[in-house]
Order: sequence, then C-alpha cells, then structure tokens
Amino acid sequence: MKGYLWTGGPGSSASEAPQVEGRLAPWEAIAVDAVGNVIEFWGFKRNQGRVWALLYLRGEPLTAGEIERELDLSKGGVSMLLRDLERWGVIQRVRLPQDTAWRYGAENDLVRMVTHVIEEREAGFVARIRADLAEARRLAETQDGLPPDRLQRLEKMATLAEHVERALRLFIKTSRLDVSGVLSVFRDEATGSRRGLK
Amino acid sequence: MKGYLWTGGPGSSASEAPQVEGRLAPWEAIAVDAVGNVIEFWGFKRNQGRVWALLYLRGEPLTAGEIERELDLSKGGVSMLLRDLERWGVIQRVRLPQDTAWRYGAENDLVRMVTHVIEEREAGFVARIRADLAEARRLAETQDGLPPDRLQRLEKMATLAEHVERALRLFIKTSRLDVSGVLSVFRDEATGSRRGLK
DNA sequence: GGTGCAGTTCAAGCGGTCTTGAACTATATG
DNA sequence: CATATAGTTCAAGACCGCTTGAACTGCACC
Repeated sequence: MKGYLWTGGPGSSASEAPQVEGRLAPWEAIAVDAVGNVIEFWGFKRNQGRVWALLYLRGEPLTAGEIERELDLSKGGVSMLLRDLERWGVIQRVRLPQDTAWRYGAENDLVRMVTHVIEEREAGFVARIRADLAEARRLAETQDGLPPDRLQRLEKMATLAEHVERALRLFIKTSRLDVSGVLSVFRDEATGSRRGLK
Repeated sequence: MKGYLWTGGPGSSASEAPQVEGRLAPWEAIAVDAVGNVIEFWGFKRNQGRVWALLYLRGEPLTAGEIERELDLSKGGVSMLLRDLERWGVIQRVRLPQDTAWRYGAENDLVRMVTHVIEEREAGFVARIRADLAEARRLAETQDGLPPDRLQRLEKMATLAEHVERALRLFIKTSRLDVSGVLSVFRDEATGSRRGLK
C-alpha cells in the first residue's frame, strides 16, 4: 500500500534512470518493482519480491553479487533476503560444478510462499485473538453487577472474529486452488517449451 | 502482525495495570486491544480499532473526552481517529438534546469498513500493477534481440498477477457474504435493545 | 601461513508512520 | 465581552522496521 506512491509511473523516471552499475533493462526494472510492490502489499519486504522477480525473469541462477549489482542492494541485505527466500522455498541455491560461488534460481511458487506464510501468520495471530477474547469473556463473567447486554456484545464480538477467521481460511484455500492452475502453466513452461500459453 | 508482540498476554499485565485515570475494566482492556490488533493486522491503525471496540462494547455513545481518558489517548489523536471512523461510517456522531458535546456511537459494521477499504485499496493497487506489467511487456517487445523465453516469463508473471487479483476479489466477496450472517445477528441486537438513540 | 573472494552478522542510521501537545477555531454561557 | 469547554490542526518528536556497511567467518588456492 504505502510503497506504491513513491515515484513516477511506468515510463517516466524508470526508463532513463542513470543506472551506472546495474544493467537492468527498463522493462525488467518495471516488472521487478511491480512484483516488489505486490509482495510488500502482502506484508513482506519489497526487496524480497524484487529479488525473486529478477531471478524468475532471468530464468537462470544468479550469484549474490550479481543480484547486488542489478538491484543495487547491499551485500548484507542480499544475504539476508536470499536466506529468507530460500527458507520459504521460493528460491533454490545451486552450486554449479566449475563455479566458485553459489547461485540462486527462482522456484515458480511465489504464491505458495505467500499463502504459506500468511497461513502461518494467521495461525498464531488468530489463536491469540481467540484466546484474548475468551479471556475477556471469562473475566467479564466473574464480574458481578455487569449489565447483561455488555456481555452479550462481547460475545457477538467473538462471533464476528470467528467469521472473519473462517473467511480468511477460505481465502487461503481458494487462492491456493485457484492458483494451482497457474502453477501448472508455469510448470509446463519449465519442462516443455512454448505452446500458446493458454 | 507487528503490534502483537508487545506485552504480556491476557491476564498478565493488563489485569493489574495501575491505570489512574481510565477506568477500563480489565476485560474491556483485553477485548479492546484484541480488536485493535485485528484492525492493525488489516492495515488500519491500532487505535482506530480500539476506539471502535470501546464504543461498541459500551453500547452507548461516549464523548471524545471520555474516549481520551478510557483509552489514554491524546486529545488531538482522538479527534483524528474519530474523524476517520466517522468518514468510514463505522461510528456515528450524535448530539444528545441537553448535552453540550458530541457523542459517538458504534455502528455495527466494522466488517463493512474493512472490506470497503480493502476494496478501495485493492482497486487502485491492482490497476497499477496491471499497468506496470503491461508497460513492461510493451517495452520488452520493442526490444530486439531479446530471448523469447524471457518475454514468455514476463507474460506468465502477468497471468499470475491476474489470478491473485481474482482470488482477492473473491475473498472480499465471500468475506462480505459470509459476514453478512453475523451482521444480521448484530442488527437484531441493535434494534431490540438500544432503540434509545438514532 | 597468506591472500582474496563469498557469505554472514549486527549495531547504527535512515526513512516512514503514528502520536503528542500546543496553538488555534468554534460555540455556549454569564 | 470574558471565560470556559469542545474540537481541529499540524509541526515536532517518538517509534519501529529496513537497509547499510564494516567486521567477521569460512573456504579455496597459492
């Protein structure tokens, strides 16, 4: 949300930025940033999305140093970003036989990362909210002289929370299902070659 | 996400905080904070949720000053929070006949607020992503010597974005539907017991 | 062992949002 | 009109997460 207002839209600044080092093509820069923004929207770091996008677009594994240059990030930052992405299973670390440095390649399941992490988040989060509301209710019940309608409203609140929770779960599930279609398309591309892309 | 780690859970600190001014019952404090956390999770301000929760739990309209004291917020802050909430239609400003100050009462559709704002956000946001990816594609196409698989991956990326978008829309819709059931419960309560104001 | 490069860690700095508190406007009251 | 109380605005500051850059580890090769 926030990160999406910063600067000139597509074709304005990005097209002629005097990037000295990074040789990102303008179209790459735009796409990479778009993914960065999406990912930030979902509560991740913008640069996590940018790194994944770069790796995905390039198709072949890059080294940390290359990423650093292309995306104009710091050494340390790249290291941490890659660690996160690898832990989430959206990139893969490979060591080419004759090569001295690790290379990182994009997995295709960015979506799995999003749903997975959201799931995880949601689990702990929702559990906590639940517990809190339950606790509040317990406390409220032991308090005498409390108008019954107050308690009633508290209970309604808990109900509401449960429904929102259900909706969230549902979203994650459907989103994953819905997206599995896309993933299969991706996979086709990975193994075979072009064929009209649906 | 972030705001949910701050301090002792239910029953620890909250139960015996030496609140001098605010006479929030412990159970209220917990419930109010729970809502605050949920709302923050959805990208709003924590205190917006807290204010709404307080008003909702109390059932009767409060003045800005009361809210200020109960939730231990600043005068200016309360003013701004109330303005936001009112604009979103989740609280209502009422002036009781003999009263000198405005009072604020909770509407029951917090969920509508959430879905509504998310919808709005999403609209602009998604449009922008779309535009960016389209632009990237346009630029990429005009570039000659570009390996066809790169372009292909870019297109896949756009497809993915569309699917995520669809999932999001679906979520909002189902969430609203799902929740409308709860809302009707709320409404029953509202017309039944508090026909005093309005 | 020494040199150089890849990668990691983390304290410090930066940039962003949220809150505060004081100055201000508005409105009612004697 | 003076006073008081309610409400608004906004610059300054608190706060918090992200990024940086330097110090460090690990490893290969000479």
